[in-house]
Amino acid sequence: MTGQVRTVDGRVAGRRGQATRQKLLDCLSEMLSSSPYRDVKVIDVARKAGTSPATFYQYFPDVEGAVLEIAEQMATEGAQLTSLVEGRTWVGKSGWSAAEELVDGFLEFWRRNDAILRVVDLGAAEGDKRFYKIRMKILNSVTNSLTESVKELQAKGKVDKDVSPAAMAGSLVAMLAAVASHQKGFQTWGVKQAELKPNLALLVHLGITGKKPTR
Amino acid sequence: MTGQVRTVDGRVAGRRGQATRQKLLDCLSEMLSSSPYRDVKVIDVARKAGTSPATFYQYFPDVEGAVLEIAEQMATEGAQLTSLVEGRTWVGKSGWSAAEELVDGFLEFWRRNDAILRVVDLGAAEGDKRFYKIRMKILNSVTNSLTESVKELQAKGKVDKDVSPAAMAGSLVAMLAAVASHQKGFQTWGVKQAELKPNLALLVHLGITGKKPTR
DNA sequence: ACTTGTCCTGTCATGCCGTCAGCTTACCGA
DNA sequence: TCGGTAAGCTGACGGCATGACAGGACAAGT
Repeated sequence: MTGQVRTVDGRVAGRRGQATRQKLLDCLSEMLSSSPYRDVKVIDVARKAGTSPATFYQYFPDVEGAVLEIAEQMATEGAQLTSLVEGRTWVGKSGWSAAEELVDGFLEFWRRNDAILRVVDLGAAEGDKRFYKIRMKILNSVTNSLTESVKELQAKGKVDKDVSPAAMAGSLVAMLAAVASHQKGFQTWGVKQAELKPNLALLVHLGITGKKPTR
Repeated sequence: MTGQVRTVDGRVAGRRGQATRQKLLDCLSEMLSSSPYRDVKVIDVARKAGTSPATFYQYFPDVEGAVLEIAEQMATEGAQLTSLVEGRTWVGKSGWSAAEELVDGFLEFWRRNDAILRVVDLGAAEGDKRFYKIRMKILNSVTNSLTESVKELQAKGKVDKDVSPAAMAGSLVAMLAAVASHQKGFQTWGVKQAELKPNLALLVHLGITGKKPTR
């Protein structure tokens, strides 16, 4: 599955090469957390990694290309987000804890990867299909599971027929992603994490089941 | 209130100056819609405006500075979003139409200004206070009104006490903003606008009132 | 030691950035 | 009508990032 890592000019990267390549990715990752995306320059990344710009261009076509690489790695890890929803039941008290844990896990994942996710979000919003695909890869793992949950509840007659499972799941996931990427903003605005999370969980529960949770 | 427009080196801008300044802003705006933020160069904007880069730097410190200007203009227009919520009642059928019209107006505003809003979102997420303030200026007009609505319903005992009005309003607004900026994404994913809007309205209604709407 | 293929960097042409001095244009009062 | 003054614009320049290449350093096998 994982085709060999290749340089831009087609050579196969060996042990040493892969190491520097990874070091460049790590340094880029750090830079993205500490300075605005627009100001991240190849030369800075290279300096930070103790190498030269030419080396960078041996492994990546440009900054964007390297970012895509990081994002891809993250997306692979992010697939495990599915576990936050799959095999969960949405009735009674366990429904409430399902919502709570989904919110928790989501915010946590976003906080851990906020720098890259910011850039992915931008790329997707700008219409770049490559970024859009990655964003989907991450969100789909959760969205699809949620969609299934809604469909099941609908089948049992517990949720109105005129609810579109996909739209509902998508909206909720978009909400979680948005709130997560502006967590600091909420704090500045006077809303504490402690009151934010239950509210998100409440909204998720309301959206999926259509009913208030029993806590 | 509106202090005279000034150039970077302190001169007062006259008629002609303000015209070119505005032309530069318009061209920048266009560029933002057609190419990724990272690739927007001063020289391109200047060329498009039929002037030289030096002129650009007479009116703006850099690209970011000019973007802030555009965003500020948009934020002023955006203040009218308040009217989507203020003076609305959330009971019965009018509650449902309130939710519908809020969603409609919000998505429409976002679609009209998506290019700049993308950049503002990025800047805010990156922690830039200037962008964050602008984002707040736009969203607060809606968020504050919604917060009030929830507080009122709470006072009447129609909404649980343990709901934090600010957190709820903020989350809903964040959701609307997120969905709006990825409208195209939803379509690609197979969710149509027609089913997206009612779902968002439903979520808004559920969040504010805690109850299903009567349509 | 020699060969082979990987890995890195010095160097260079190109192009954008951001600034300045200086030229042109518009306005205004005498 | 005629300067005088401030606004408005640009050519030109040093500085830096980009991206390509050729050649040197290095490790591993023979």
